[in-house]
Amino acid sequence: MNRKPSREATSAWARLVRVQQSLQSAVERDLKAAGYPPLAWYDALLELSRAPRGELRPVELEKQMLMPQYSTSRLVDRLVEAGFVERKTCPVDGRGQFAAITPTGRNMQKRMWETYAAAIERHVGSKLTCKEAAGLHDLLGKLA
Amino acid sequence: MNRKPSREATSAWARLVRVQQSLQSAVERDLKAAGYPPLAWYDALLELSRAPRGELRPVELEKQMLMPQYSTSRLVDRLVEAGFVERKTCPVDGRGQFAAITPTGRNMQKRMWETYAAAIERHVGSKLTCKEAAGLHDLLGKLA
DNA sequence: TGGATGTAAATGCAGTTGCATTCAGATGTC
DNA sequence: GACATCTGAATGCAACTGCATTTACATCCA
Repeated sequence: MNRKPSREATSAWARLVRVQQSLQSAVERDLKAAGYPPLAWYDALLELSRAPRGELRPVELEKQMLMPQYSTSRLVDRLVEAGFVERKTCPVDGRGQFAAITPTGRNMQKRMWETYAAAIERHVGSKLTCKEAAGLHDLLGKLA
Repeated sequence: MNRKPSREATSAWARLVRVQQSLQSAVERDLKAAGYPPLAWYDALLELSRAPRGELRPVELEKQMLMPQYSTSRLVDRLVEAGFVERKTCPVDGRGQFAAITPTGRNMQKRMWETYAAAIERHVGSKLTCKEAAGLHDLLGKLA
């Protein structure tokens, strides 16, 4: 097992970190500027909106989003507080529950997508050809 | 100005976010497991160690690291507290200061590199050929 | 059945971040 | 020189995160 990365790998990594960081904060800035909640809320709402009946066990959500358990728990808290999600008890497992997206939540997800899509286009789409974007997608896929 | 990203751009973006997130947390985990401080400390120590006389104005550091001002200020606090950095007054500007890396700090940076390099190799290098890594670097460069 | 072990979710606490403001010193203008 | 404006850095406060633990229920197995 080799312990030293090639120069190429190192600079790809360094750039990956910087670029992702600055793109992510640019996108967050765009969302906030449009008066919307953070990206993580969007991701959660999107997952829920795609799930059957618009609901997921927190434990599923946490796998989808690659978040720690407590983090999901608190994100759901905030979404509930904002009226975008409701907690429902789980009939088949007394420990569990469901987080279900509300109509308001679906609406927010759709509205956020307008802004989010524009941000992706501005910060990513406009800088790559389709071929390049596909190539990037592939290369990143090898890292997953 | 187009407002809708292509499918390719959108999936490249989605993957960029997820992959970077999971790689970054894997690398952080490796550092922590080896008993080292977080990546941000390494980055700061590296910048300082490369600077002339091992010192930078916080305002420079902040530009290098793409961090908000207060964040740099507090990072320097912690590095000072840990003995890796010293604050020095700036002779030419009474408002300013220098953050200067100490010998202990240089030593920590070098030792962290062992672990960090291994992590990069494990999570990135071993998954890409040199050509692929170079290609990734290039594509990311277009996004910068 | 009942005790050990496992899993879903919440939470107390300490540490960290983001935001807005403050403070001190520089610079520009009249 | 005096005042307004700008810039570098720190900080109070509220929100957020990570970690470890707790609570509640499930499951396993003798």
